[in-house]
Amino acid sequence: MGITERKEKQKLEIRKMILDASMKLFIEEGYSHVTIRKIADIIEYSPTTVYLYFKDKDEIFYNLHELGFQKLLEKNQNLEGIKNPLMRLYKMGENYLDFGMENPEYYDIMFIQHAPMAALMEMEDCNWHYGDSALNALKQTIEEAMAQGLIHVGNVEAAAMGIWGMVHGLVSLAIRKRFDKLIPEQQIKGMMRQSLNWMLSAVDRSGNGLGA
Amino acid sequence: MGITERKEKQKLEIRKMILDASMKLFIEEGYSHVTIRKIADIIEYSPTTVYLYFKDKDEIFYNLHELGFQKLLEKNQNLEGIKNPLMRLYKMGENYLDFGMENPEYYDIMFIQHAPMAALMEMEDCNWHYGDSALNALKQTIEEAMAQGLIHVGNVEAAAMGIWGMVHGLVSLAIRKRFDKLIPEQQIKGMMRQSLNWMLSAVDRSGNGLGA
DNA sequence: AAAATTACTTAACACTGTTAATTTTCCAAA
DNA sequence: TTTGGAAAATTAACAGTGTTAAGTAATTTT
Repeated sequence: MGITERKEKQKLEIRKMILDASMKLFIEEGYSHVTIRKIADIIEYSPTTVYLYFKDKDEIFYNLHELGFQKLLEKNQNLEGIKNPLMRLYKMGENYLDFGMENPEYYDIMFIQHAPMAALMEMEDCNWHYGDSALNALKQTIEEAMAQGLIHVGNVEAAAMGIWGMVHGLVSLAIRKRFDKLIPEQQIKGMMRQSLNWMLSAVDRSGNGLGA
Repeated sequence: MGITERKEKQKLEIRKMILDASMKLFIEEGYSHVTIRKIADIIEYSPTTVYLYFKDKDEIFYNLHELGFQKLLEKNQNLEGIKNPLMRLYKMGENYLDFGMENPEYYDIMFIQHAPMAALMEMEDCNWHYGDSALNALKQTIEEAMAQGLIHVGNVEAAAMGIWGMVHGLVSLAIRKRFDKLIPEQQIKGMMRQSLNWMLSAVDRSGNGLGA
């Protein structure tokens, strides 16, 4: 059936138009300026048409949040060649901080806003695949580092959550302006990196200061 | 002038009524359900009257966020008697995690929402007093611990930001539902505490496992 | 060509924060 | 005690929000 196939394709095209428009608004004007009516304006359909392709606004943000994870994965490709798990851990942390500070809007939907998670809960296969695989990558690195005696040992899951928590904490405090009144603006990024370095060097049991 | 005095008092009373109503809505229905019209309903004035006592909604949230800090300060009174800075650090961390998980709405305006910081920027004396003194308390504890050789040494400011970042990261990931699909719900709080313990025991240089 | 299905739009609902213009209330001086 | 003016509060409106029910237009199937 060539016709239904073409129709399906067209449906996907409009879906993509909606996501592209959302993305454009999202990047250029920020989370709160992505409105159904503005999306409709851009794709030149009526606002209600958007609802024929997405259940609600949250579902649109769920899709944008996935694109954010793809961007993060791209950034993490520079980890591929790093064999030493401790060095990889440092680099992962730096990548994470950089990603968050360079893409605060993406970071917001990936790790702060309720919307994408609310959409996820409504889905039939409601696993958070991207979050899961990102955390697994971290866990694996920590597991290797512990096995090789390169870092303070302990529960891998707890350690992973702790390190994730720390970099997430730094980024989210920064982008939600909680450092602005506490330290000079130009120092924030540098201080965040120092925090990461202090933490990881405290965890370091390799005895040869890989953090340098 | 007894009359102008009474008038001033009345003005403060209505201000308090607005804050009380906001607080009630905030605690019972959450951040997003605090609306000017609902506040007006409760205090039995018209919506526009609210604007005679507060510049905008952000200013109301700034005041609520201060009350949150007072609540946190209360919780931290159990630190007073703890002389050992490392032990105090553990307890501070636990308090912070508990506070966040027990008062997610308060935590939200204190450390996640933009509103209170936006209001702060508009003020003449725009220092974040509560945030500043909370961070100072942490810095002082860390300084003591470093001076006594109880923890891994380094830049005090960076270490403080790192530890704050880590506990904030854990709480904010939890209340924004980023752990829900990654680990079983009943394990979240326990795992957060384990993360804190792993991190602090890695930082620990006292040699006698105070974390137990 | 008629019927049925799909795609899309119009109009509306029930909200939101906020402002300008207007009315009511209150207190002090004539 | 009446009058004038300031202060306090209100009404009405603006410009937006997400979302839905009902109706129209286009397309495919019978």
